[in-house]
Amino acid sequence: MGDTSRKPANTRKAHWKQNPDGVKEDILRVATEEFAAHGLSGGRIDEIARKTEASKRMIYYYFGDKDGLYQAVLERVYSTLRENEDALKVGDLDPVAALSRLVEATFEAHANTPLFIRLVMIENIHNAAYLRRSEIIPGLNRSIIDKLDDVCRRGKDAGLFRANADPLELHWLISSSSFYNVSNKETFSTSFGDTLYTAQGQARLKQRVVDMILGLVVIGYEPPQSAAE
Amino acid sequence: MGDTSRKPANTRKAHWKQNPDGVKEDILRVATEEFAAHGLSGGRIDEIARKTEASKRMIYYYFGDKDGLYQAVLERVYSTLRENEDALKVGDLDPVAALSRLVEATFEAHANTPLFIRLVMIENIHNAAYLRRSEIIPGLNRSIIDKLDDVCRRGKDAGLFRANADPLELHWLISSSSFYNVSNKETFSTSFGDTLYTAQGQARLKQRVVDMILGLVVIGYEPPQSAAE
DNA sequence: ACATAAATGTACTAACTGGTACATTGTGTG
DNA sequence: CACACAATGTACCAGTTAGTACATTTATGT
Repeated sequence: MGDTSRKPANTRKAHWKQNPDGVKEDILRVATEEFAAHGLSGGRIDEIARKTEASKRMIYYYFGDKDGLYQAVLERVYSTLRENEDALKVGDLDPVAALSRLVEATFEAHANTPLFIRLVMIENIHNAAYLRRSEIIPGLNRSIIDKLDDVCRRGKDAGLFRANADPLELHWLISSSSFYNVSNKETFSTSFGDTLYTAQGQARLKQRVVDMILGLVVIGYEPPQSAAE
Repeated sequence: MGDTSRKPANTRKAHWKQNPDGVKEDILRVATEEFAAHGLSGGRIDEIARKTEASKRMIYYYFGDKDGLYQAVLERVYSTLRENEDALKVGDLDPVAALSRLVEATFEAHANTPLFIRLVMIENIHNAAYLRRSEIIPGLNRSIIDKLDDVCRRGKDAGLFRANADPLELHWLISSSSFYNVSNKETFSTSFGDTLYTAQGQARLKQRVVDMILGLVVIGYEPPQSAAE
């Protein structure tokens, strides 16, 4: 036949296999990138279709409309974030080490998933309208609070933590720096240079955030002096 | 004759006054709201024209195209933010009080300008492409760093501050919480409730951020115990 | 006053973009 | 193997939206 050798770039199969789950997953993957890059209104369905193995037709077949696709992307992102949080175990560490680890892990998790951070940014631009509409999301982020609650309890019982340490507040404080580190990287480094965004800068920032949180929570905490500075 | 009395709702004046600066300012005001609400791609030129005293024609006359308008809005926002920072004086306070004041003022300034925060969020979605392209922006945010630098110097000279306190890092740390507080309000309260976004919650958060920063910088700092908790 | 330029109004268009109608192919089931 | 239904391909459309052509009005300098 020699048919397959004609158009190496555009090898549209004359015969195709049905693969609903694969197609859905492929669409979601591409859509996540597109929406993360350009936002909801800036994201182009045609562009998603182009980058997908599937066709535009299939996007509407599985997700209804643009909003439905965005909603699915958002829910998938939050689910993934939850799974990442669940995977973290600090139960066998002493309270101070556990808290320190939680802060580091949160900072690193944010830094490692810039795409997801962008989608949360975008969702905030929409005043969390789609997140609110979601049925699977509420209570999804419970586990990180539970972990902090456990650590706080253990720390207070051991007389190591201040009595007013609050899990929810702590989560907020830890998240704020971890999130901002990714979300505002571009404007910050444009205004102030990228010294904080080199490898050393990031390591130092992470340590500062740990020091800040421990200083707030741990009674009499003394931050380790950074060597030679 | 009798022409002007026909359409009371649409009282387009048969005679108009030229007012270039007023028109420009009016367009920028409306455009700021529109882009802050819907982003660059989501913002509608027609909608801006509708809400303006001027017509769509004038938008293009003064700002060239949509990107030009957005750029002008962005630059205006950054200029305003700079002016706010410049207005803050802490030179006559002792180092600890001065730092405390700087943190509080930053936290409050962010909380009071949600529109501007949204535009910075949006600019970050665009990877600061327009901010970089701007000629008036670089070095615009210098003054807050200078203030922190001055306070750090005085604190270290007085033996009150740790030697490794760094103005740029401090600015980053203070900004992160202050910014996140506004930028992620909607998704955070959707996931975790709005206890942190009540009046008391906000007051407590602000105090926590102050405590964190002072704990990081001031040698032997002890946070004031919140009453009855 | 008058020429000239700046400022504004009105109507229009070309392209983009979300969404759909209709036809076709694969797959499981009796 | 035939039938029903799920999955996919193709072509198309209608509304939206950034941007413009052309005409008109106001201010300004001399």
